[in-house]
Amino acid sequence: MSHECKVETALDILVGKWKPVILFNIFQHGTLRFSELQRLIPNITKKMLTTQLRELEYHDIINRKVYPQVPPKVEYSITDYGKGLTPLLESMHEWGLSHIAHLDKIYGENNTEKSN
Amino acid sequence: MSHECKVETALDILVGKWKPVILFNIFQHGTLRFSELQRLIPNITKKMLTTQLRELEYHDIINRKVYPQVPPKVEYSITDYGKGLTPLLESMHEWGLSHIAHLDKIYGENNTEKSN
DNA sequence: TGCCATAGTATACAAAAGGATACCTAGAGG
DNA sequence: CCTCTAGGTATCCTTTTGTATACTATGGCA
Repeated sequence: MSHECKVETALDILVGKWKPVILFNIFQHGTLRFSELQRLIPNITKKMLTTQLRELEYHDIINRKVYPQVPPKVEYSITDYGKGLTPLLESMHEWGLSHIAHLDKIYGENNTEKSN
Repeated sequence: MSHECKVETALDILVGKWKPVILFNIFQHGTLRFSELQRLIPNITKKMLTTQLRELEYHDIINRKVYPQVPPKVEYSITDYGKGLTPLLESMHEWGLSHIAHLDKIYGENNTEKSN
């Protein structure tokens, strides 16, 4: 039947504590070096940044360009294929915005914490 | 500016090993009892089913209707608000399908495992 | 009296994800 | 020859998620 739900496949590439914010920044700036990402995302460790970038690279969402220099220079950018994510990310962002408003309506504005 | 990325908010309500398949089933069947969900989702434990359902309920995606009987009867259904998720879920499903094809093209069909 | 059913809780545990910290490389500048 | 730099690894530890298993409540039925 092939009607299997593939929502999880889409989820997979976005899940991870830092992937959305990494993508957001690369989308915004076009191209970013590793150290620029580190600056833009306070609190992220090199290890986390590396693993999340590698996962996105594996999925062909971002491109990793190494300049053979010392000290090293590595630039990350969205692949052409990765740009196809834009509509989906925008839908999710829109839905997220309105959902925050909805939760406010239900539980009140003063509920900053998630009772998840 | 309020241009903050709210993709994570959308992500939040879908993350959890079982949420997509739970939603999928309730969407398909309209209304399902706890035990019916258990049957439809082999391997899920009562505890996981309970916690995932409670999280979805907190977000007003599903409705929990308790019949005061013995033995207990509890029915779960999508709320009207929750139905607003449909377009997003469909976009994710579509993207997921084409992404699987894309990965196949890159890494070959015989790569069932994720090198995530 | 004892057993069945449903929709859970409680407890203990295993696995996965994430975090902190130290270390590595090799050339440029002092 | 010491130190700085950028972009990482390696190792160990903590937190979060998920799993397994046993237990509970209540009324109807034999």
